Amino acid sequence: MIYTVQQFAKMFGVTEHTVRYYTDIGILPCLRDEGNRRVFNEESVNWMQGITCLKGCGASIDDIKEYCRLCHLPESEENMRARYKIMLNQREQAYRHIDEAKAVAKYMDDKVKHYEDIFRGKNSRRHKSLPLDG
Amino acid sequence: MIYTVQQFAKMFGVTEHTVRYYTDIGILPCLRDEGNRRVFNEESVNWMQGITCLKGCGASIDDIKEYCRLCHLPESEENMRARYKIMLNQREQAYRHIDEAKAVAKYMDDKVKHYEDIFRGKNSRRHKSLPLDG
DNA sequence: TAGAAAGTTCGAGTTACACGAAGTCAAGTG
DNA sequence: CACTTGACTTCGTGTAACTCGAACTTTCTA
Repeated sequence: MIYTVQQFAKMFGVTEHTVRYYTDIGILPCLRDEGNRRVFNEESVNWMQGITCLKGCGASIDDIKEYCRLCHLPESEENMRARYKIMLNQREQAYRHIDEAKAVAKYMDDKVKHYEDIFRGKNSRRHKSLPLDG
Repeated sequence: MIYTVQQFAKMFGVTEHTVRYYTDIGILPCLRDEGNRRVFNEESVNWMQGITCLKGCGASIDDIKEYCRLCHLPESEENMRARYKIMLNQREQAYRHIDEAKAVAKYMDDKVKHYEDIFRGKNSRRHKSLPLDG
């Protein structure tokens, strides 16, 4: 399967600008057709998945560049260890994000319930003061 | 309890710059002492918690400004409904974030295992091709 | 063959801070 | 009392990662 910029962007829910940006800075591989247009294949898809996940972990573009650089070097023991270490760290961030997101969701649940109590005429503020309600 | 900028920033794990920025754009309330220095109290703490969570949901500064604006208006039925709606939407984002973070964590788990297999001499690439490994 | 659609590069704009400069002010030290 | 220290102030520029628009070229479709 091969894809145009447009198809590829839609596939990952990002703008075409972003896709071009990633290819320009060298973290997303693509081929070119006779008219110099970007062409994306399965390899591009795999890399884009990786980029998306690393970004999801909180990695910066520079972090991702560094990982890409390592992936293009010969696969020495040292190199693989370096890649592994990056992935370990990023995985840790991912788990941290789950916890943070859960805490945020809990807070929002409380807020939502607070408003629903008010609409029900309970006026819970008399019992418990919650932030951000005026 | 009252806090200086420094104490308050440390409390929430942000820089003093960020705290000042929030007060300057009017989303974080604070008092001033005789020397015109910012003084934070429990109300500030509550607002900062709310801001942190809204940001965690993905709300922009402008979104937060809008919510703050509503909180400073008289508490009409309409106003409360508007605030409620914002919180409902943001809660949805929070739950979406949990799912996304879980998916990312799973991907990273696979990558980490992939590398561990290689170190163990399995060379799993012969069986399964994973992205971002060169 | 004309015109729309989709692509190209390039450069400026945006968000949410991050940081440094220059100055104020109160407390502690010699 | 002068001086340093340190935390604070405002103001203004810098940064990351896009985001958008302009101006142009190429390819597809009627």
